[in-house]
Amino acid sequence: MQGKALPGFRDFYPEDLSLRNHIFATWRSVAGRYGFEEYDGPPLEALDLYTKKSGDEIVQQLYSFRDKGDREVALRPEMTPTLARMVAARVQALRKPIRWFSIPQLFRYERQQRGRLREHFQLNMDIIGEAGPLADAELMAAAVDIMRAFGLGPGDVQLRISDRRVIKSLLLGRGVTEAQLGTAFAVIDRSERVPKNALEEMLRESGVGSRESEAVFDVAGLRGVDALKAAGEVAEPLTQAVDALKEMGLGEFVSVDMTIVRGLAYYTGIVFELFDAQKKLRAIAGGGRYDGLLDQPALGFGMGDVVLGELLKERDVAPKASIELGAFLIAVGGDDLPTVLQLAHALRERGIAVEYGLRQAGVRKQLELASARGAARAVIVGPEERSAGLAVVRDLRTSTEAKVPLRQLLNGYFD
RNA sequence: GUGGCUGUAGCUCAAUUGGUUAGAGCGCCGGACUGUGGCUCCGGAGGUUGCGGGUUCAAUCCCCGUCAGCCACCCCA
Repeated sequence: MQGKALPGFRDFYPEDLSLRNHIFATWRSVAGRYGFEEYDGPPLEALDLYTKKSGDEIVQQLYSFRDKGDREVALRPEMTPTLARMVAARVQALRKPIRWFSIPQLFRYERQQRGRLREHFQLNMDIIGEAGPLADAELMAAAVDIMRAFGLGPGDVQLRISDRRVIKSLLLGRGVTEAQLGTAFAVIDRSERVPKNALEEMLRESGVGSRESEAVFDVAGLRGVDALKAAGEVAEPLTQAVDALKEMGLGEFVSVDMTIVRGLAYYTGIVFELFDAQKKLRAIAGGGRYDGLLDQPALGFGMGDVVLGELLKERDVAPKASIELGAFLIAVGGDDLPTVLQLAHALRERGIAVEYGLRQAGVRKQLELASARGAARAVIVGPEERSAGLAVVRDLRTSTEAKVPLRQLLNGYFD
């Protein structure tokens, strides 16, 4: 063992990078379909960009240090502060609503676990400058369509939606005070993972009475649009967003679920998370509306490559081969090599992926190699056919072969 | 950062109560196979048993430390 990557950091072998590229390509494709433009910023930022704009939770896990110019810097843990700066600098010139996406590599200094490393790539999609619920629906539809583009259906992933305004209103209506809201949200967030008695203890310590405590659990248990009737008007945006998703034909993916509140403090409205339907993995994506962060109404979500990659492998929808060879050329003897080299280059000039054996070997050996490399066909150049201006084209999948004029092969035609 | 579990070949795993030279399958390389792949058979390479220390005549096995991975907490980009 000659050492390995730092804990929480990854080496991407060809098969790993092939998956990553597939993920990125799918992200870009769907984002493009929704009219989002790609942007990027620096991976290293001034430390205070985060200490000022991010919550405590993020700041504690910053990958930060002092650089050689004696500046306090940090590897970016999230994209939103960078986005905020970029938008703010040109806010007057940019036509609203802004639809932007980015695929930054993000960092955090924290002990790693499955699905959670010190570094990951995360698709960020944001809409800035639109307060209406159709913007929320648009963003959630994009997240769902990304799943569909990967070949996943409603049996594989579910989008769970909630609205902080609704939860807040319901809690206040049942006697929870403003001051107790923070604890109540934290309890709701954990209601599926932490035993109830521990949560009751948390509430008691914050001075929440037993009747109000019951209310917290009642709210956390609310499911479906009908369950929101009690909230009245505040539930209107959430209802509209869900209706819009249904009209797009994505209703099967969507469930209203009041346990979704999101950890970060800056969310102000509709929030959502994308889960694998079996709930074996961590959340695939999460986001929501954060109207208070910029001077503009804004919303966005993040989707990391780690959990998503695990899910794709688990559901067997990850791509297999990273290269697709059009042909593998075989020189039967040393005298055939010049023709093979000529042919290889001519085919490559025409954009066809071509390989040939880099050292002399028997035809059997070379065919094995061709097969192992995943070539669609082998072109066998031997003295007999060559003297007649021909070569053997062998289809490696059907094991059929035919003699084809070299002149034709040089022009890129295999039959 | 806290606690628990686990570290043997590239991968998945063996190795008697502590006992000789740490094995197997898959993968990799070569051969059977000198102009026709996937199969089969044969051979080969590959290990400081994560690392360091301790106990012992003897440690993959027991003890301590450390590092790494997994799980839970914290938190959830």
